[in-house]
Amino acid sequence: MNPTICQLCNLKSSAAQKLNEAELCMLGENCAETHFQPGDIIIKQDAHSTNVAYLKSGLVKIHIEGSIKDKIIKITKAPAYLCLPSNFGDKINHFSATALEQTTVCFINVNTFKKLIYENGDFAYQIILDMSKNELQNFHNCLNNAQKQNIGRVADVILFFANTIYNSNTFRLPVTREEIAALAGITRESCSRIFTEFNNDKILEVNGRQITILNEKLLRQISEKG
Amino acid sequence: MNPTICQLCNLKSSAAQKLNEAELCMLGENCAETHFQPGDIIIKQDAHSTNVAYLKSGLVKIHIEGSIKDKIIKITKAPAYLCLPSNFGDKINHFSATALEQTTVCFINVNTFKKLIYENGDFAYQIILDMSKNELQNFHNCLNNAQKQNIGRVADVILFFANTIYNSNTFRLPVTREEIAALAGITRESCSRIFTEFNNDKILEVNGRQITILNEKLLRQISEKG
DNA sequence: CGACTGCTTGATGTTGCTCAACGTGCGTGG
DNA sequence: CCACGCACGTTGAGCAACATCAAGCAGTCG
Repeated sequence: MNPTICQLCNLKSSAAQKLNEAELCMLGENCAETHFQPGDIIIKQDAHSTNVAYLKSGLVKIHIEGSIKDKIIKITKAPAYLCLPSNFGDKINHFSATALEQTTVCFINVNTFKKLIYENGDFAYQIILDMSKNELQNFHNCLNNAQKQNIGRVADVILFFANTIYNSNTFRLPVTREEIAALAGITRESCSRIFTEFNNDKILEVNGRQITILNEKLLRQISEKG
Repeated sequence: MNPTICQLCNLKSSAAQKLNEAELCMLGENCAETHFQPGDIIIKQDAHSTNVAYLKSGLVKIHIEGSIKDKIIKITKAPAYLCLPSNFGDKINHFSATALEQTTVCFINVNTFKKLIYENGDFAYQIILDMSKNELQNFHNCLNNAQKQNIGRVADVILFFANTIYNSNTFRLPVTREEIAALAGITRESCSRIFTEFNNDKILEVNGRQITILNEKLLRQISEKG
């Protein structure tokens, strides 16, 4: 693996933008860029967490293996740090990350990362900002899920893909029904039923994984009312 | 309010322990210690978040007002920073914090806090550590709740009070059944039923709010199996 | 005493999971 | 080439878990 040239990278995180030439150089020397295909495991749950993972491009699912079924925590698109809390809160990864599309990840040595936090307050602050925003969002996700019924959760997931991932009312789902179910915290059967229901009610046009939102307003209402 | 003398404080957070004399002095000048009675609101949801709240002593519930019912996110005992992500991730508080016991809180000017992050890498790193551990724990809470049924959630709550808050198998609940229900994400009726069930099965001795765990092993099994 | 809060218990209806069956498309091996 | 297994998706029937509704009791405060 060649040393990465972080100075020339045009996909720097908001934190990395605060680094000076020398710091970027140090970052580059302790950083490895890696490419992943859909289905490839980027971070493995329960493995030792020795690197910070920065998602430079692509789409990733963060998930956790329960005793029986996988629970998908969230789907993250670039740019983003993956699972920072696992890097600092513990020495092992609490979650797995798996690529959903072709994906590029920079693995940064965790000690280098710590050093940057210690030495550059701007950098540290950006990381704190990032973690804060993330946590707030995670929280609201959790809460929403906790007090919504299935139909509202599925509506949430669809709106998430439309608004956050694809910025379009027509898109092709990058995941199976089973994964949508794991994301919404329901069974694949329930998920399937709700998709057909949305299709019948002219809220969505469903064609396998190809989705078109026909009645966004109603979908939003369903998402909000639970 | 007198200027607080942080140098002499023997309840410093792990982050504040990394500060030098001058920094502690600055902290003291921008910090106000306040006392709260049970039921008093410490942080109000949707209000402007201008201060970092450090819980110096006491017990607090962090909660969020839904459309109909309150959801309790968690119960936190001192020492801890309250809702840091709200301070940095957004300008308004996403949660409320209410005292459950007599409680002491230091309100720290958020700009002072930022300054400390910028200027003292040790401090910043401790904050990141703290936030990371918190987030991991929150996550596991959320997940557990999401895939457990009611009886497991109630078992969780009881074990939480016994192990984390009181370190004893006999204790007096600082909250109503309604609040336990809000914490477990269930109705107060279900909560009540499960308490009597535990009492009948000799798992707990329930006497109003006075709880004694009789069969911790079984309670643990119920908590784990869901 | 009446109003109120907190708690408990029973009856009833709904939601969503489980189980089961079946269709489809795809890749593999005989 | 066909047979087969396998992953994915859909649909129906039955059941268990919970929420909701309703009623009642004890303790407390004005």
